Amino acid sequence: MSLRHALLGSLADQPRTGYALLKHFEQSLAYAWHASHSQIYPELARLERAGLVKHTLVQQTARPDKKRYRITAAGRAAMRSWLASPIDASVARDEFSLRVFSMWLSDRRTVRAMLDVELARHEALLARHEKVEVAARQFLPSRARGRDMHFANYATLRRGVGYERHVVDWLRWLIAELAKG
Amino acid sequence: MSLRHALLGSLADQPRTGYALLKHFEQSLAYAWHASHSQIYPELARLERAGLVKHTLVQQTARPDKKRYRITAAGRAAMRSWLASPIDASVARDEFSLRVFSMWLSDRRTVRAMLDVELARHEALLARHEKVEVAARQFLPSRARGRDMHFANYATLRRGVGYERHVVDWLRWLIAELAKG
DNA sequence: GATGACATGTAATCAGTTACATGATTAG
DNA sequence: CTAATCATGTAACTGATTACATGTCATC
Repeated sequence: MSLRHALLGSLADQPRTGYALLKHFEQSLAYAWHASHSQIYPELARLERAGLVKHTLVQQTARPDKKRYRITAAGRAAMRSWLASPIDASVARDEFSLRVFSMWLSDRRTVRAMLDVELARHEALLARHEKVEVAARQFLPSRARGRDMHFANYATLRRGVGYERHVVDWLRWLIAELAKG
Repeated sequence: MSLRHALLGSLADQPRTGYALLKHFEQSLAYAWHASHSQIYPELARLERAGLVKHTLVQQTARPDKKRYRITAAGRAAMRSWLASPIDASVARDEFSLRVFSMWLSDRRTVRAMLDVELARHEALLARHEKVEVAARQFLPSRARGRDMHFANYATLRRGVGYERHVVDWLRWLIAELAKG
């Protein structure tokens, strides 16, 4: 049920097309949730049938026509009740951790290569997230942060940066430990 | 395809029944992967058909009979080739981050309650993980860590501890920021 | 007498990925 | 001429959850 709330939340910010939502998932929302177009389009149709969003057709000449979705009052209410509902503990499902857990079954060089690739990946992510975080600070209000979308966005970003920093630290520690022999 | 490797990895340590694997997922493996019995039993049957594990029946009187699975040579080879295969970048799918991203749609008190619950949850997890980590240190070898299962287990645990520490720090920062008004 | 651990399975459903399908415009 | 962006959909399949199903023994 998270996908529908990710969509509703983005539409609460501003009306968007399915395609724009897809791009939004690749940008700001990337730290929190992922979805592909084959999930987004059918879900928007379901949300419309449930009365939580409605669309208007936007005719274009140079580009294909598009459907602009906007959230309804019922949609906003659904978001508020979701935010007030208790949240279940999440379960871990991380392939990389699983590999580290099983690394003793493989040889030194293979493990080292795997760790190096992962470290490079997370160092790159960290650098990128840090840049975006600095940029996001520009939009921060000095007060009323609880009701401000830009602050919420910034807070999610901080989580992303903190997470990548922890992963990078842990990988460096692990590589150093294994290098000891 | 990760579930099958989680099972194979656990069976590479020692032969286990489906039920013992389930318990193992709830204990040591909990930091890396989750699976329920309704996934484990059919997957073991598939692994057996693929020749990666085989089972022997263990008859019991007081308890129901059980099937003890052990990994085959082909199973060990499958693990090594999995560990050597390139790993895809993982996508984020975290309901709590999504909620924080949307928190501006809700009121102060609701958000505060959500953050407090989550902080308490992660503080408890951190405390528990830290205890397990200290206990796991006992089994650490001084050398040959790359091929040692206990070290791999310890490394996964360190990741869990580091992760919870980062989440707790971030939640405390967020609560403090929102308290500023 | 109820709950929880032991022990193993199947069926229905839901969520998510990959592939199939189409087609115009713009930039290199 | 080739790839990328814009734009929207469906179908097949895989992975995971929830519910259905059964039965003993030990402990409170």
